[in-house]
Parts: sequence; C-alpha cells; structure tokens
Amino acid sequence: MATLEPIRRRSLADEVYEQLRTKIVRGEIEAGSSLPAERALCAMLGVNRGALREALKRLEQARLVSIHHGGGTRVEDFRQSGGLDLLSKLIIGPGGSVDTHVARSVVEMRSALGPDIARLAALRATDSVKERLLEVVDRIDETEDLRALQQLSMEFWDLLVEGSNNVAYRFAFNTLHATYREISQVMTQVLAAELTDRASFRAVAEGVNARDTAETETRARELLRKGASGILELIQLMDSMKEGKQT
Amino acid sequence: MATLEPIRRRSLADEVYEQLRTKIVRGEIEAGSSLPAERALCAMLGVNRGALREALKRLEQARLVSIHHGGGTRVEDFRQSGGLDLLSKLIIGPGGSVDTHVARSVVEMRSALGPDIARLAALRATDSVKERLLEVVDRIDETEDLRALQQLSMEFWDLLVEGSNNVAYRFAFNTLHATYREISQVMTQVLAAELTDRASFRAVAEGVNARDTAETETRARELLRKGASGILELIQLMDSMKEGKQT
DNA sequence: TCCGGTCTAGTGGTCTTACCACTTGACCTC
DNA sequence: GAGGTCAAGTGGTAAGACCACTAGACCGGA
Repeated sequence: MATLEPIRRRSLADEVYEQLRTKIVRGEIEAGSSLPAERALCAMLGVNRGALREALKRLEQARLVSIHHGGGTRVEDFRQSGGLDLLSKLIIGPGGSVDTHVARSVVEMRSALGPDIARLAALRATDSVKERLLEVVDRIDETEDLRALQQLSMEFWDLLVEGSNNVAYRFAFNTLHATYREISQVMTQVLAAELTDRASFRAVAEGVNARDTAETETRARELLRKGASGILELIQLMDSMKEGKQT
Repeated sequence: MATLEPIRRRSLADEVYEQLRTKIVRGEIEAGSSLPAERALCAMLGVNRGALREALKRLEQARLVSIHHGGGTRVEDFRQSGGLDLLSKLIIGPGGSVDTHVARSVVEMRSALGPDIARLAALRATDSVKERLLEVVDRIDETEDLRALQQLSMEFWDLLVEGSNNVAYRFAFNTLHATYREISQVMTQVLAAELTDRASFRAVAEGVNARDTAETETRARELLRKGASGILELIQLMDSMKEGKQT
C-alpha cells in the first residue's frame, strides 16, 4: 500500500490546456498560425468559453501562445520563447517513449550544474544542512533497494541545493526534478552505478562539512558522471535502434 | 525614435495576477495560508469572477498557489515549488532596486552554464551557426557603444545556445535572458570589461568553428569571469552599504 | 496612384446570473 | 469513540449579453 497515489482530478480547463499544449509542442499546430476564435474553439471542444479562456491564459503564461485583444490568438514558437518547465512536457514524446534528445539535454545540464551546486554548498551550507546531509548518506549506506536510493539521492541533491543558497539553482532544480519524476521509473537500472556509489555520496557530504570546495566539486562531478555515462550510452543505443528500424 | 516601446495594455486578469503575484513573492501573503474565497476576492478587487479565475489559473500554473475544488485556494511556498521563470519577477526587489541575492544567483548560474554551452556548440554547431557567429564577432569588433555591445553579446550567446543543440539550455537561456532584460539598463557599466573583451568573443567563435571543445570552453569561461567579477564586486559593495545603513 | 480617414465585421475582454460538484466540519447515532 | 449524515461554503461550469479593440475593406481627396 506504500505506492498508492491520490487520483488527480482534472478540470475542463486543465483538459483543454493539456490538449492544446500537446498539439502545440508536437507541432500539430504550426507555430505562427492563428488559433480559431474563442467562440469557435469552445464549440469544437464542447466547453464553456470561460473554461477555454482559463486554458488559453495558462498557455499564454507558458509562452506557448500570445493573445491579442481583437486580433486573435497566435501560436508561438516554444523553442524560441519557452521556459524550462516545458522540459517535463517534452521528455515524454508521442507514443509514450522517452524523447532521447530531451533526455540528453537534461543530463548535460545536470552535469554542468551539479558540481557547482556542490561547490557552493561547501562554501555556504548551514550547520543544519551539513548535519542532514550526513544523515542522508548514513541512510544511503544502509539502503540496498534502488528505488529507495533514487529517493534518497533526490533528498541528497535537494539538501545540496538548499546549502548552495542560490535561488536560480533552486528553481532549476525544482523544474529538473519534476522532469526527472516523469521518467524516474525507467531510469532506475541505468542509474544503478551512480545510485550505489556510496563512497562518492559520502565524500561530497564530508567535503561540504569540511568546507572543501575543490574536493567537493570534483567528487560531485565524478558521481554525476557515472549516471550520465549510463544514460548517454542508453540514448545512443535507442537512437541506433530507431535508425535501424527506419532503414 | 529608436528607443520607442509599444505600450503594454494590461487586461484585468493581468493586473490581478501581477498584484497577487507581487504580494506572494514579497511574503505579504504567508505561504501555507488560504486566499479568500473567489467571490470575496473579486468583490475586494472590484472585478468579475471570470477575470479573477483567469488570474488564479495563471498563479497555479506558476506554482504560486494550489486550487482545490471545494477546499479553497492555498498559497504555496514558491521557494520550494517555483520554476526558473520566477527569477525575472524576483530580480527587482521592493522599492525597485536590484535584489543582490537573486543577482548573485543568476551570475553563478550563468558562469556554470556558459562554458558548457560553448563547449557543446563547438561539438555540434551547424555551419549556419558557425557562420553567423563569425558575423556577430565581426560586428562586435566594429562596435564601440556599450548598449549595442550588450545587444550583440546576447545575439552571440543566443547563437551558442542554438549551436549547443540542447533544449534544456535553450529554455534556461530564454528565462535568464528575460531576467537579464529586467536589469540590463543598470548593468551596462559593470559589464563593460566583459563586453569589450573582443578577443575572447572571437576566440570562442573561432573555437566553435574549429570544433575545439576544450579551448572554446576555456575562453568562454574567461569571458564570463570578467562580467561575473564586476557584478559580484558591485553586489558586495551594495550589501556592505546596506549593512552600514542598518547599523 | 497614393495617402489618409471611415466604416464594419470579427475578435478578445468583461460582466451577470445561475446552478453543479466537491470539501469540510459540525452533528448525530450507535 | 467510530462511523455515518448533513449543511454550509468553496471552487467548477454554464449561457448569454455587451464592451473594446483590431484588421481589412472601402472611400475620397490630393
């Protein structure tokens, strides 16, 4: 009973939002083109105009469309204007499979940010964060189950982000975390090498406690490289398989 | 007539959204507390319930509030759940001055991502990007005006991001760019050392053209460090002044 | 031919009113 | 005390009307 999840009830506006967002990010609605008029759209969708407008406002907030009073609603080029939160919508491609291009991008960003987050944590972490960091690595030492290690790894990085005292990293982490959550189930095995590298987790935690920025950064980079290489190899494999299918 | 800007007309929903968002990010509405009921809120604000709901949907999209059917609307802790796009709202603190903590965070993130963006561009940039990159550095060479250099610098980095072929970096860049735009006017002088480092711009562009990843990354890091040190010194100065004022 | 104004159809913006669906907590019953 | 019942309050949906703005067609004078 541990994995029960609350069922998510979606309002009409949410459904409309998701439907339009999906069509836009998949390119089914051409960027630069105009959406049908609101009255026409809500007739097509069979919903109230208010519900539709709430959805459109969300799309505008996500910079997927731009609304002009009296001048219609145009679809923006999300690659040009989108924000980081689109990643969690893009990571799952059509058909439910992981989009390898997006996954590779996320892995690269993780590799670039992680070591600096660790470095700053070593520079600025409070005693409270340091303490909790050691507690987490203790639990990591005692844990064998990969799913549990995934969870602990996230707690570990969450603490490092908190220790870094950097709001930009916090927000980026929040978004990347949400993206990761979309695919965490299928990543468990690929990340095994990283998740079981208990020595590196501990080295980072102790580096932070010792305020050793250089060492902490290096060990964090090593830790992340294990998972990165696993994922990148898998991506390469998937891409070559897809290529083989096409030819 | 070059600096004329189109006046931005704001709908009621936009006004309501901004007002509530400001109150939330400034902590004037406590995280975890409940907002008044919709009917009460729109009476206070003097607007239609539909307009209010459009604003609330945007706040929910930005993860600033969570709405529960029948159970009220609660204010979330944006530090815990917010996305990167909040940076552009946080960078200007109350009173209109730049928030030094946020600014420092952005500078650090820029320093971490920039070199890797350049490295990946050297690895993957298309011929089109390479060519345009050289054109931009040519224009940088011919330009003296700092404001114009700011603009060119952004085009330069925009091309590197395009060349990196990394959607995560693209989205992060979009957001950071929007944040930077909020404060670019006051940053011109501080960034002078970076903006006039024409040799580094060219070295990066030529490194990309030569597919020399290591060299490109190094030169990009050098370039960014010039601006970073300028900003960080200014931040230190501002913080010490503020401290002096308080004591 | 061109420029500028005018008009109009169509679009998004706002408002009103009503009712439905869900959550919460008080209350009751056993 | 545990569990069920119910009502008040909250957000969700709906239909219809009218206002504000834009874009394009149209017209008239230079």
